[in-house]
Amino acid sequence: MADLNNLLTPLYLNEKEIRKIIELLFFSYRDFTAGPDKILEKLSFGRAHHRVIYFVGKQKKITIKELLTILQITKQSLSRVLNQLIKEKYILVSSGNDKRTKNLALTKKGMELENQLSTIQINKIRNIIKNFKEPDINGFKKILYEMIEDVNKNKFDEINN
Amino acid sequence: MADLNNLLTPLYLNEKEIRKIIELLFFSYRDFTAGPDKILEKLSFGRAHHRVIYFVGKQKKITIKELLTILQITKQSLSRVLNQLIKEKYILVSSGNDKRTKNLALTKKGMELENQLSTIQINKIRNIIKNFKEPDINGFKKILYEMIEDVNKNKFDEINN
DNA sequence: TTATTTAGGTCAGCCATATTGACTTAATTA
DNA sequence: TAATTAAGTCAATATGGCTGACCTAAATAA
Repeated sequence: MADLNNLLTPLYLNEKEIRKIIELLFFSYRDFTAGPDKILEKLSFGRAHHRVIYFVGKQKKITIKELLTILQITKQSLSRVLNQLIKEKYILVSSGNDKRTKNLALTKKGMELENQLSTIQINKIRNIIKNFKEPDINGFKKILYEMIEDVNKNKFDEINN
Repeated sequence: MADLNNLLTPLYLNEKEIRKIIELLFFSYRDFTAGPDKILEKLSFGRAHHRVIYFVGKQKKITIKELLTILQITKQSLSRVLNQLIKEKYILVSSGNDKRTKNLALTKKGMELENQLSTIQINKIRNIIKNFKEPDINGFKKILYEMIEDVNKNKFDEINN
């Protein structure tokens, strides 16, 4: 049976090969987030601030609730980070049409920081994938997409309609 | 000049497309680590314990120093996590030939937990990539590899020689 | 052989990010 | 009018990092 499997199963489905992928994910993700972390540190911010700035910057306006469903953290967790960003004028809050909701948007200061942080990561990826051909890049994107849980695929699709 | 760029630059190097990759990385990595987290929680362990168990399990034996260079955390940080795993008999410590060093290895209990945790992630990846063809998978791996900083590429190569 | 470096450990304090639970207010909707 | 929803807040707790200071024992270099 083991021999049969060896004949029928492609090499890349071997446990050893898949463990390599696990490690690739670990190392690559860690190095990917390391760049912005240095800038954030100078401002006494952390990765959580980056995520908030990123997703607030992505839409013209976003409510607290929408932000929470993207980030999947509790509102108590978001609260601390978000209030710091509001107090230091990176994010502007205004009331929505539904008076219960609030709309968040980046200020000019916020956009500048967002740009500074994202540029690092965008350049990093651009410099890598420019050396690859489209099939490789498509494989990369498609497999990453499939690694997302179905519920969250919807969220990804929504914000990238 | 902008028009010229549009003619010469492939679509996948557009900022918008690269931002999608940033988000794919965020969502996929988060969902990828979510599985083991649930099991770890029952044991009052966290992701840090998982990483230690994973990399101790990978080699027949590993020293503290080697583990530290892989994980890139301080020895104070490692200490707490590692001592819990030793105390609860997931990891066994013995003295190396160089009497200053210590060799870490998984116990049977440790191997069982390692297997339980890794199986979740291995199956997840296997179920995804079995639906892809080799060029896609190669693109995925190659790009992930290039996202690792050069110093750490060496580490990845070493542990996968 | 003495001096230096290396591997490992420890104590103390601090910070960031997350959690749960309980409770409140104001606005919208059934 | 009652129920639900969006947002906020207080308090306690856990995890996973960090810095700095300091120690021991063993190996290696001068």
